[in-house]
Amino acid sequence: MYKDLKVIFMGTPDFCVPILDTLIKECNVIGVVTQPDKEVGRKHEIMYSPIKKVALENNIKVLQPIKIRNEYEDIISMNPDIIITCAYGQIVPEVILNAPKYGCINVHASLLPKLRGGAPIHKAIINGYDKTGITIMYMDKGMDTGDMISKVEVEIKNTDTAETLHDKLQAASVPLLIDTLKDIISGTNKREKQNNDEATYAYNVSREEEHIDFSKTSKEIYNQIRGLNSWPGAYAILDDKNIKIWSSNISDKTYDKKPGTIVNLDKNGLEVVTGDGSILITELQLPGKKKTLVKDFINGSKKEDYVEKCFN
RNA sequence: CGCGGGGUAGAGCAGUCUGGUAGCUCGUCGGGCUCAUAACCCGGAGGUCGCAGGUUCAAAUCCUGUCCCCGCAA
Repeated sequence: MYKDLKVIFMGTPDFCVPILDTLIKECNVIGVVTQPDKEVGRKHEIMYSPIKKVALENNIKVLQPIKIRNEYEDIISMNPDIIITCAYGQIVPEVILNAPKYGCINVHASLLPKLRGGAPIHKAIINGYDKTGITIMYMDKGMDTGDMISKVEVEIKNTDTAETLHDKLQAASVPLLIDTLKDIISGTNKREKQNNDEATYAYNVSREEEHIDFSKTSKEIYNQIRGLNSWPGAYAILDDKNIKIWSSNISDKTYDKKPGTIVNLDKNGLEVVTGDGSILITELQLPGKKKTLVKDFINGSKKEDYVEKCFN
């Protein structure tokens, strides 16, 4: 489609793989910039980012600056027509932003100016939003603060998890980028400033944000659990053990007990008192074990080992 | 060589320390009870205990090696 268009793509995680795949098919991708290889896991194995793997499979040059702030010469000297980023993971310096003739655009997984930052998918669910989307924007020196070009809305269902929403947003990102690219090349694209007064932020999920505070409302806890599924997962502590909580349902029962208290364990779930009622945990994971549905978990557990105990 | 837990029937677990016919719950199959049932009762099938060596009269269990899964930390 745009085989003469020299594109540099900058991205890192799985989320943006379909975008890179599409760009490879439609354009002339002359280089890919991604985060440096990391030692990951218990064995300190070196892992390539998903984007690096795709680039290598397609024999595309890969650049992995440790600090792109200082290592921009190689990128500029490749003389791209446009730079497209999506979840790259570093702030791109102005000297790069000003280089390509069509500029630098970013694909961001929220309806800007809402949820600027690195974890817009998780935070959209944790915040209880009923819609989010993809915004394509010109980059500037700030974090997701540049002028907006195009948007597409995506509905968030009450049953969506970070994983299902990730997949929906991922699917929505590709056609939007194709359309937007067309407009940019023909010079017909919009350019709209963000209203900074309406901006909210979605910083990366911290360890503390993964910890469930049962004194919150059932709804808040429900959103936290599904917003952290399937990565990194919400957890609570019982008997000094971290227990990951993967799925839940809000119960309609209320109890006059301390939040965090386990009131029942049966095939319907592990019922825990919350700030305004109770919640049924339906899928959990003990340290060293695998994720287990509570309906299976009960087969190997004694009810007395859990009921009346309290998460903290 | 970062710390730790684990691999036993389709699923979730016990048994391992103190070697001696492999067990529990669920599911599944058959039968019964019932207006009916995810409930209850009776009965059955299903596992070379991750893999490979070693010790032993005898190994899920003790020893050695190896593969895989997972929690924490990075």
